[in-house]
Amino acid sequence: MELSDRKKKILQAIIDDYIASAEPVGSSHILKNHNLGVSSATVRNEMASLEEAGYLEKPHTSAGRVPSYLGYRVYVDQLMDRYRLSVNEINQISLTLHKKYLELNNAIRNISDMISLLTNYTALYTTPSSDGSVLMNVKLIPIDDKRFVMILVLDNGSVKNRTVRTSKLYEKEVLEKLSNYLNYHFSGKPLSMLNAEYLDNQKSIIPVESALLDPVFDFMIDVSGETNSMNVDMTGATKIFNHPEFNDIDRTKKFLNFLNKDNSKRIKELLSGTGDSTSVIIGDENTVLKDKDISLVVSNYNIGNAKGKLAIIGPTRMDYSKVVSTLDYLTACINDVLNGEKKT
Amino acid sequence: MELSDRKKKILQAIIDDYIASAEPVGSSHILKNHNLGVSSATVRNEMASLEEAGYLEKPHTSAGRVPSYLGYRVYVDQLMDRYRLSVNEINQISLTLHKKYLELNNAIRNISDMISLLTNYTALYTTPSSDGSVLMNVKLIPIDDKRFVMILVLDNGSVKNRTVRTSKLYEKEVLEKLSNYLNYHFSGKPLSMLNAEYLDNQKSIIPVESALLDPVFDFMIDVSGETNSMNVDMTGATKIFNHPEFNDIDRTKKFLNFLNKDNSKRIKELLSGTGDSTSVIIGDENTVLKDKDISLVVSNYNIGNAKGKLAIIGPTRMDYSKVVSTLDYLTACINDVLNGEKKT
DNA sequence: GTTAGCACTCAGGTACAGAGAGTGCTAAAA
DNA sequence: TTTTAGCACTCTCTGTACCTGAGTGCTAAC
Repeated sequence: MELSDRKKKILQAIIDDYIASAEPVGSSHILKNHNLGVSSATVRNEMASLEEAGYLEKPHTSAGRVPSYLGYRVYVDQLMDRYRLSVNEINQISLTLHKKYLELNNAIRNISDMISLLTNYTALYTTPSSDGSVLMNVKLIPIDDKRFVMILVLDNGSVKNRTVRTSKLYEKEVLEKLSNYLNYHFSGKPLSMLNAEYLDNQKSIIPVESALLDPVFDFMIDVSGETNSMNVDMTGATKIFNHPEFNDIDRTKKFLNFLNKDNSKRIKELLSGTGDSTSVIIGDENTVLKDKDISLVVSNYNIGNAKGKLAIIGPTRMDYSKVVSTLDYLTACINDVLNGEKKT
Repeated sequence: MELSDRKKKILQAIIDDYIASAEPVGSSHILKNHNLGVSSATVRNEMASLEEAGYLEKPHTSAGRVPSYLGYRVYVDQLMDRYRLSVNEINQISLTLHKKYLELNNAIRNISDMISLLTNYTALYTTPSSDGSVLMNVKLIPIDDKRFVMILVLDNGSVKNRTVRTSKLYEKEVLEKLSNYLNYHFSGKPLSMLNAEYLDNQKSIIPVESALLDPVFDFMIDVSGETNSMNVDMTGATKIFNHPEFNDIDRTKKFLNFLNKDNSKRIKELLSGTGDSTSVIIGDENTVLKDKDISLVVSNYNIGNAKGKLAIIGPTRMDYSKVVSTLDYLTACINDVLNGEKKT
């Protein structure tokens, strides 16, 4: 069914009002807030027709209308006005992006924090995946007679470390020699290459006893695996309390349990299932959570060759206009600003 | 008022039952679950007397009794039986503590996770403070022509790093020379010494231009400050949903907001205000949160010379017996096992 | 095609009665 | 003197009935 202009206008008005008020919207309400030039009876007729076509729903006979999934879909795809960020908001984004000395993971966390603050929803992000990242440097640093620290530096600036406890003492010189071997053979190599199979074959060419070499290789294998599978984290989980539909304890429980650490695998799955442009996942479209009351807006960021997802999760009655605009603006800036600093 | 043996027995019975059921406890209920050898009327008389003395409260006339703050205090200090950990629980603790290659902060997080799982409450912990920790090693590792990574290794095995973007290119040799200077002058020094004032005075003795030296010193100052003020984090925040008193959305909101990141300063304050032995903070005793429905059990852990707090936060109707026993057992093990590995 | 008017529907609030759990008191028993 | 049986009393909780207000859908007139 192709919607007439008036129907579109009314649908948009209803969804706008509902997003703002969280209350079912009645015909007379619309007349008050929007200039439609018709009577409430006409609006009622149009609403009935929109309901029949599947864009609206009635919680019960004598309530107003509420957008259905289809209504939100049309709203997001065609109807909603683009929110224009205020000067204040733009400044805040710029401020966060221009912070100096950012450690890569911290940068994303800060950005996520800021966006959660700006939008008043919970922000999700994946840590920058370094699919193509390259091992720059290996250091082995003794701490005392039974411990040393292994450090891997990657070309995107991230640093991985692990402390190893060994059952016997290793001379500083032995560790240094091993570092040199490792750097000689492996620095400059892409991490993805340093998997268990490859390293197993390399054992023979490094003349160091396996009690020392094994934990080092184990670490490299773990890091290699871990960078392929990015992590997911969130900020502003308790923002959900600001939205009236989550005055319901069960709904809140479901939401917060979904965001739980134990669940990160499913969240990663969900986020990585989205395409390259900003996408809106409305209610049940989320095949992982399957909750018609919860929606997500997922966007992509790039910093150099590191990529990740940055998303907002909140009630289906979300201010999509603001959220999409904010995410779009932000992700457009990220690469420019964070790499711009590097290049100028 | 000195409590008679029978009063103690009855008080303990009431609190035990209340902790188990979350329902006000009536006189006949006690008779069913405990072998007191008296009638319900006698129990009622004793209950009235315990109420008068301030150990019990009545939600309303026709409800059973509920422990008052004073009741819990006496219970925790004198009455409660010591919970004996099951073989299963002891195994689980042992398993977590014996994991190899633990990075210090990860170790504590894992332990916190495990204890939250065992007790079914939210666990809080402070990261190991390294008050007396000593700088072992400084590395500066170039990444590309405009970025390098600074790495500080501390004697407790923790590694701090930050990526610096510089406005011009530095030769690898310049960075190496600076590393050498830094190690020569500062490694072996306690971190607490490397504050802004001290480092300011050292600038003149290091013949490196300040555009390069400044970010390095800034980083050292930050790390020095940060290790003095330990961080706080938590695991199992959503465990709160398992307890019926938190079916109330407002209470849950208050609880989760209290645990919010923004609030970590106040939580640190609260935790560090406790003494060296395991202590129980019941309801309003918590001067930071001031909520009669929320209690904490705070214990201390040591790993080598690094110390921290490990705590459980939950409803005032908490299974203190189990929580205190579990924390006590765990913290007694931590140092032995984690350092034992190092020494054997 | 639009609108005024009106009957109809339903959620939510208030009022009230009855059931159930538990208490406190009294008088008798131990 | 302490304990206990018995009973009246209190208060919450649940269910039912009723009322109100918001909003709809339909009809007939514009």
